[in-house]
Amino acid sequence: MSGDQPPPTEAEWLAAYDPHAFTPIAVTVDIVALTLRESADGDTALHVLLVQRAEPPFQGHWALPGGFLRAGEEDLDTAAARELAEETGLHGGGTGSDTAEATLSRVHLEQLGSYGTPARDPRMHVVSVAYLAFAPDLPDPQAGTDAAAAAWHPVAALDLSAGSTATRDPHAPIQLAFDHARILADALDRARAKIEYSPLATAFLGPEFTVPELRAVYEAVWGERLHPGNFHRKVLSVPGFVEPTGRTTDRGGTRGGPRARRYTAGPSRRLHPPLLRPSQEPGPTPEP
Amino acid sequence: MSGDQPPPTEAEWLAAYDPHAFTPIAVTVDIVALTLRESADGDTALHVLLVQRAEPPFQGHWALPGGFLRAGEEDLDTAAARELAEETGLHGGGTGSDTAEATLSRVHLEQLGSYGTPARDPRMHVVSVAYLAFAPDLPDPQAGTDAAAAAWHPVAALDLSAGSTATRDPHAPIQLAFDHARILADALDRARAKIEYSPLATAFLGPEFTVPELRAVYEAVWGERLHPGNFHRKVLSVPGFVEPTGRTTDRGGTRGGPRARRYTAGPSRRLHPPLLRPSQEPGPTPEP
DNA sequence: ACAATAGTGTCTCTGAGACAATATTGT
DNA sequence: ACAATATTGTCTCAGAGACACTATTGT
Repeated sequence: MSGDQPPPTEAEWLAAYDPHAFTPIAVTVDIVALTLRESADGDTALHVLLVQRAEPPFQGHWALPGGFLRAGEEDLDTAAARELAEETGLHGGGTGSDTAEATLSRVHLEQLGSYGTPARDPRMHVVSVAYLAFAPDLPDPQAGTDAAAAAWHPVAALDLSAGSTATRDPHAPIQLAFDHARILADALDRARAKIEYSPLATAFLGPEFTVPELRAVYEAVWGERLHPGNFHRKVLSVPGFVEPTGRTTDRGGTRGGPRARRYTAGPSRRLHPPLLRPSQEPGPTPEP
Repeated sequence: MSGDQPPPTEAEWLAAYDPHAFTPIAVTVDIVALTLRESADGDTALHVLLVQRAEPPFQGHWALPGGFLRAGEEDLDTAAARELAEETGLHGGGTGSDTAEATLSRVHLEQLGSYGTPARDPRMHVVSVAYLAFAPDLPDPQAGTDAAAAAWHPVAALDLSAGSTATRDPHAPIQLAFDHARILADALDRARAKIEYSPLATAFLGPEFTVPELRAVYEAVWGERLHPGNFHRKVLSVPGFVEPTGRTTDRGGTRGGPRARRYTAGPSRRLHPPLLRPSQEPGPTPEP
């Protein structure tokens, strides 16, 4: 009745019953798929799956894999899993390699957030729902029909400054399309925080792994060296994080050392206590 | 070229250039606005802002406030702030009461997640981007043109079971529309975790508050009694969490006690160390 | 006077981190 | 033989929680 607010709200609701009448918005799903691979310098480094755009806008630029949500057909999670399977060439319910299926089923996939600035795509208003994936070392992807190429890129070689002209690293010249640098930066923040309180670091590894391999995951994601002894004891002290298999590796490390015990991921979905990263500066404002 | 994947991906991209050609998807923004209010039994309890639907589907049911994203005009964050201002009657840039403006500017608003199951709205495929708001005690809202009523509801009086037939509390008969029970449950999880590591519990209070008031926020959100002495010392030990004003309350508590010191929110955006809630069961799987 | 509450002090226990030590393996 | 690494042990310190205590205020 006596509303002091403008009436267009009612018109909008009416428009919902004639879906073609209003200005359309597209919904896409983009994937930030992270994995650990051998980098050029020999170290294992964090890599992200990218596709090279074959058409404008941003033709030739690298972008996050993704695609349109199929209207009326699929859930957001389903669309994300489908896109990831298509881009990695690992079809979850397909024929052929059991290895690919088993590997894909071990991939962790979770929603990251949505991005809907009107100008983020010059063609139309596109709302993108971003997903974050933790994957074990997968084979090189094959480019789809809409991409000129698809490959794993070390995240250290990408420019994440995303408009903030401050930190422009000359050694990270690769500019991502759209606002994907921002999305990737958010994904890395989430990943770094997630492995503190969840056992998802094991999603980067195979079904069986050693404590030193798990430590390499944390070191790659956090970008810091961890104390081997303390890390080892801490991981084993968290109930349900890892479970011993009784087996060991076939041989020691490439540079010597005893064989390491092999573990599998435990049933816990939450680490108590958590594995906090060292770089959490305590005092941000020390008075002079 | 030699792609072994089906070509519909290309067709989808072509469709993007003719936006009206494909099956449309609507994008809405829904708000989970939480605040602390005096409950019926006298205790302060967590409340959520709900609107009663005036039209089908779910006519007469209570639902989260929200509305359509204005295509080509606004960002997701902007749309969320607009919806919140409309539903609470607090217009950020309007004329009149400075109090309403100042209060609304103190509201914390963050993206919660997106929900896009095709069948969640019977009219069409709707992707909803949910937002979480922490608000100080606001006046009762006024119903918009599309709602029969708008009010703050104690979350304890709502049915959050959302299909999982397990915990159906007979004293919580209010059923929310659509999948809003699920969204609210996710929002509560987020809120409970968020105040552990961020100073956002202060967003539920006015610009000046006491430590016991802050403790009441934590007790209401977590649903647990906290030790007054330990809580007090812990809050003051976190650098940048609260800052003393030198002032105290005008009088003691309603049932006696000395006057409490007043504080303002400090500059820290992250609590080091965090205020962990007590109910974190360590061993979920004790073997028999 | 009495009860309730704000704020502080003290003690204990757990866990993180620095450091050391030992055993095992590749080169 | 030597270096590198896996794993365990020891010590110290910070922080959480239980408990006790004092001071201040409303009824």
